[in-house]
Amino acid sequence: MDRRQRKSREAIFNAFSKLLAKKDFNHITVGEIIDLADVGRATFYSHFETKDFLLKEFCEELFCHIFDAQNDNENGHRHIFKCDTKDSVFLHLLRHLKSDDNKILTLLSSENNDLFLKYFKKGLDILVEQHFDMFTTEKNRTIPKSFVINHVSSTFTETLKWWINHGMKESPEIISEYFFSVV
Amino acid sequence: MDRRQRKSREAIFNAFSKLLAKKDFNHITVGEIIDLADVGRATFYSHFETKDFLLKEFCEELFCHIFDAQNDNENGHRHIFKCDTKDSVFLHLLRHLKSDDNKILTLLSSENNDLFLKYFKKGLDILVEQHFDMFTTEKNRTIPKSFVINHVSSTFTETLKWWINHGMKESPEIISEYFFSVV
DNA sequence: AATGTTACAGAACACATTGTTCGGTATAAT
DNA sequence: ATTATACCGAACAATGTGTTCTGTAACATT
Repeated sequence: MDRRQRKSREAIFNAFSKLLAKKDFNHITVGEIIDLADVGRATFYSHFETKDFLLKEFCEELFCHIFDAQNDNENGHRHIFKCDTKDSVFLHLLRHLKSDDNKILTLLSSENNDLFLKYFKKGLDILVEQHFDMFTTEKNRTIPKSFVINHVSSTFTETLKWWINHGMKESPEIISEYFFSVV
Repeated sequence: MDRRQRKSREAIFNAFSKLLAKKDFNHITVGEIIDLADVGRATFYSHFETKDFLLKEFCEELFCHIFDAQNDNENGHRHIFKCDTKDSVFLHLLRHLKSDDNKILTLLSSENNDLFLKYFKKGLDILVEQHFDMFTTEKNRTIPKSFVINHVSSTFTETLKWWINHGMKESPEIISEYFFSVV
């Protein structure tokens, strides 16, 4: 990709991210974005068909990046999930979130958290499916698999939401305990 | 309240409801609403400050109406929760939803379901708190009460969402079983 | 270094949507 | 019968959207 293209795209994403942390998505205008990103109006529309597409691509890039297990081993700490400590993938995730490596926490805490929690949960579904054995008990053998997966990942998402809404006073370890107690 | 006011308000709510079943909230215009409701532009704005306030009042009226236990005994089936069969408040709720008494299911199934599930859950929180004993076990005594309440009501909400997304093939009884198995 | 290609800024544009204002009319309350 | 008020319809400014244009600078290719 052309360097100029990358720069513009990056600038738009950054501006968008900053605005999302402060304002409701519906009340953010293209004018605000291009002002903050310092790009021309035509440039914006040559990159993104509409504001909705910008959101879509923004989320995809952000979450695919995080939930993608490919870029492990090499980079220092790009990965989140594929850690060796088998027993605490979720705890590990909580620790990463608390340090807000990827600015995700900021977005999950913002007015627009619903928007991002939806994407977050989508990635989580896959993770839970990979660790499905962890959550199979005698009780839920008769329950559809998709139901259980959905339940686990949504419980984690709600746990996270609760944590955030209560000021994140608890340690990741405690939250992890809560999560495993109810799930 | 003036009869004319009631009629206009009603007409706007009806039109809004129909549009919500078909379109994304953000893409619904005031023009569409007043056309369908057949009221003047000025009338709309004399009732609702903005489209966002319309949504707010619409939801409040809808859900308060449903979760409100006051108007029981008298009316045929206005109530949902305060039934005598103590053991199956949730099952009862599922049955009511399946018959779509209050057009809520239509909205919960629409593109805008996120919007309404949020309000739905808010009402549910209160209900769960009332039946809190039902969900206290040895396990979760050390867990904050608000966490447990949130977990139960969000699990129910997610159960409902799963049910809807999978075509509602299962009976309310089965879904109720699923719910109580995991919670 | 000269070439053609492509992304860019900046401005202008038509268009849709928002929210307000106004005079005249019908409906409601007294 | 009278007052009050909710209404319509139309016009309105203000804002936001998405497109189109011209000239310029950065890029890729040779």
